[in-house]
Amino acid sequence: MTSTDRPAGRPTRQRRAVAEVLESFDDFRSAQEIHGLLTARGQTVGLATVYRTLQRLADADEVDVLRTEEGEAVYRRCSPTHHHHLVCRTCGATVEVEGPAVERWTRAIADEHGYADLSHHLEIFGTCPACLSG
Amino acid sequence: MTSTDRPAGRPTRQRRAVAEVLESFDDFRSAQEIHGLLTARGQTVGLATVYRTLQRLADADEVDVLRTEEGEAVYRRCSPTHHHHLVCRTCGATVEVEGPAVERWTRAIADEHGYADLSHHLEIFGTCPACLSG
DNA sequence: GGCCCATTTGACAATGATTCTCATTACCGC
DNA sequence: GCGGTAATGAGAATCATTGTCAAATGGGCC
Ligand SMILES: [Zn+2]
Ligand SMILES: [Zn+2]
Ligand SMILES: [Zn+2]
Ligand SMILES: [Zn+2]
Repeated sequence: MTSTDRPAGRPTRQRRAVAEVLESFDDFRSAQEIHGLLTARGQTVGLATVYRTLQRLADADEVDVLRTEEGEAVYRRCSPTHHHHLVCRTCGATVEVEGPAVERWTRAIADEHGYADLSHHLEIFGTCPACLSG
Repeated sequence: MTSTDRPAGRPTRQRRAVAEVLESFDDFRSAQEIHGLLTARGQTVGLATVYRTLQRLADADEVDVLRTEEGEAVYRRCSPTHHHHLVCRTCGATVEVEGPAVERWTRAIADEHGYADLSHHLEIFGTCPACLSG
């Protein structure tokens, strides 16, 4: 019973469409890009609805959100478990990573300074093998 | 010779004022807030200039920038050496932290996936001792 | 000091992502 | 099917940030 009992909400055509398109890429995309993908697929979904749906999914931890250097929010369907991201600075290719080492480290550091009720954000940026050889 | 030879630029009244006000707080503040602080101090500096100056400082790694949950950029005068932040979610109190453990971990993970040319962002959020007892 | 000029500034417009509004529409249980 | 509520969409509104461009200014030089 980790989190199955959510307010649910109605499974509308638009929400299904967004959920589906989220499966079609594995890097981070902006709301506008996602809206574009939907349109390209012939799915008609209002931009505002795309924004609303993505926020709902983010609140439910069903997508991860992060901010580009320019401050734009980008979204990605991710594992439900805690993890971080290794992102290609060039093509966006993303790998989910995890490890007890960082988790331990952040907790230790925070304890040391008396901070409680912790959370953390960590992303690693680099150039992926494909872009390196390209 | 790590990086002392920068284009420099002119030490104008406005740039000095921004540099000074950056010393007056140790949490992260938005460009608009910083502009407000300047105005409060009686220093007249145009908002656009505040933005430009902060960007210049950020480019020169003399201030750290991060994004709030809402996407707003916030700035802070920081140590010139690589470090991360432990930030109070309630009052913003910020501690600079560092440790070889994470650095090692991120490098190992990236190597493992063949990513090169690395960098990373890591912030820890929590409630500081002061806010806990408050 | 005073002059020359590239740099910097500031007022204001422009941009662009995101959110709000509100009339219309689509689920869902009965 | 009906009714009522939750959801949608078109467009306006918001708001941080950036662009524009004429006016001001710092520095080097005589
Ligand atoms: Zn993720
Ligand atoms: Zn790549
Ligand atoms: Zn605090
Ligand atoms: Zn680090």
